[in-house]
Amino acid sequence: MELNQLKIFVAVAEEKHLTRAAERLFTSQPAVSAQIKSLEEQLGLPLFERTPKGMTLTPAGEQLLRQAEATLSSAAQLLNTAKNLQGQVMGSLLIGTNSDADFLRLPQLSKRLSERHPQIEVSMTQSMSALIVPDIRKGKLDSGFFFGPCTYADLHKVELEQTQTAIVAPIAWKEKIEHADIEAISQLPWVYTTESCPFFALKETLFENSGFHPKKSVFVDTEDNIRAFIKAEAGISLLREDDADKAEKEGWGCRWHGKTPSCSLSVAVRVNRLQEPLMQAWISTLKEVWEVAEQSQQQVI
Amino acid sequence: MELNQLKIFVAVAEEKHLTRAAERLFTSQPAVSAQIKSLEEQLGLPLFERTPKGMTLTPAGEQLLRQAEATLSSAAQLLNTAKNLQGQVMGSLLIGTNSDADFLRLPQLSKRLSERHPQIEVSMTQSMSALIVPDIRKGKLDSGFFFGPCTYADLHKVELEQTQTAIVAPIAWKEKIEHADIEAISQLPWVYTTESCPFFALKETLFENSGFHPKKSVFVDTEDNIRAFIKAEAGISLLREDDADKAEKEGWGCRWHGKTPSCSLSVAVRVNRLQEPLMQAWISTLKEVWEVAEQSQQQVI
DNA sequence: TCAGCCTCATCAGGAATTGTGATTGACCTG
DNA sequence: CAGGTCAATCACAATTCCTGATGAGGCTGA
Repeated sequence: MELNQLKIFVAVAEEKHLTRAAERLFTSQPAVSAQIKSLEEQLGLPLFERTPKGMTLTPAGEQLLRQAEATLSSAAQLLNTAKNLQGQVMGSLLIGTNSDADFLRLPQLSKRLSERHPQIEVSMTQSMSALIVPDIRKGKLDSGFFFGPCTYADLHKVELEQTQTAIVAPIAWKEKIEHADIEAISQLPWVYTTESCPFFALKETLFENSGFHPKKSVFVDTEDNIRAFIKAEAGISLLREDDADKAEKEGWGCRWHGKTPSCSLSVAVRVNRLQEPLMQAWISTLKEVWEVAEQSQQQVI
Repeated sequence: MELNQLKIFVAVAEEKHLTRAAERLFTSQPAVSAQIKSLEEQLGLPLFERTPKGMTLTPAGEQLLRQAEATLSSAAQLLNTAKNLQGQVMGSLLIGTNSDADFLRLPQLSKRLSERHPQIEVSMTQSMSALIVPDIRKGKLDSGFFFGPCTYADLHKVELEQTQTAIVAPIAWKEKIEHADIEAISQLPWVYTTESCPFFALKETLFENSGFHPKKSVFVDTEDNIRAFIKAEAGISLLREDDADKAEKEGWGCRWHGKTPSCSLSVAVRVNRLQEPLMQAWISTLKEVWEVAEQSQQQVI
């Protein structure tokens, strides 16, 4: 039993006439006759009564007609959704995030992505730069944000911006801080992060010329906790510049106005998945939202 | 798009492997490969990703797989009901009845018929012998009961019994009636029926030798009304013997014990529909319930 | 009553689809 | 880098499917 036979069955049932049904199906009367005969043999019962005026459905045929129509409409529905899916980028994206959503522009990203590609399901998982990069390489993540450099050849990088940092102290220490030099700063207790955190490396560069090393205060592993401990007057630390501004605005922190390093924010994707439409969609949306210029590889000095 | 292709699609999706799917479908790997390719072209999108380990569904393929399964199960359901309908006698029977249901054994008939042939829908319509026969000939009825003879060649008759009649008078007239002769009877008012009613003809035979003719009392057109008018002491009339017995038992009528004629009860079907399984089923059930011997045409003296 | 017209069924032959076995190229594994 | 596994491809065979002509049976109107 094939869909074509069911289509012919329905046509003959509607026309009650082999020849007319054949015309409607752009085929010949013997072809229709043979297909009906074959279908009747497969079903083991007559679908029509042959009269000199045409074809009349038998009671059994009437019952089976409904099911034939149901089957055909199910098939038509399949073709319809196939048509709707054509050219659509589909799949699920798991993205590692290393900072807060607004800073990474995640709301805009997910909004834009679901507008352009409604079939993509995006998941975000909060993590740290140092974990995100290996997870992408291992395939645990499809993509992810990270601070600092990344030299792995199997990852494709998109640099989003240079993130300026600033040293932030509790607001109570404002006078101590405001006109302090690097030596004075280095005497203050420091809210530490993992060595693998890119900001840790930045802190090192900050002090490496001075020869001083700040005292350890507490060790934490999320940006949220750094802020919390500064608020609690446990020490000073290095934050993103925009975070530092926010701290001053919210009135719980104050910036040190000396020179602090900056650090790149990038997104990585495995090179061998770069051809996937899913990744193409993700990266192009990313570049749009972050207003990153499309870097053609032909670009030479 | 054909059901065979969907079947192959589902098999490959389940096996995630062309060669294994081909084995399961009792065909070759290139055949399966070609059908999948053809299906993908018709749908306008790839269903699988080809990996060195086998075939993996694309996200679109996953979505379409569900619909393919739905379509196949709809088709399987069709085949299933076809199998259940095989050999079943189907259709609707419209049967004209000329007397009350119990006498015609209609409850038993419909019960037996729906046991043997649950797909037959039976309708009964109360009428009169004189109308039923022409309605069968015209095709308004599929079959019907009637009293008396029937000589039309286009009808097939099944005689069920000889129905004995009796003259019934109101119980109040018991003394007048009990030992009356045919002359005395003919003096009494008569509850009349249509001339076309077979019982009318029977009444004529009853009196034709005596030379007497009963007086008309009222004219009615159903058996029920005859009974009602006898009860109301409007006159006497000819009823079925079993009805007469019932009248005595119920205490509203009394029989005349003179000789009364009998009349055949038959069922007719159009000869040219005799070959239909529906009619075969009806007639054989009828003969069973009425215990009519199967009359083979070879039967000779 | 009978010719003309209509219906669907059947047939032989050709076209199109589908399946087959062998082979190739890509990829992974040890 | 050799051996194994996978899907894709090719030429050819088998099968299915369609076509156009013809036939049988029934209705209709003269």
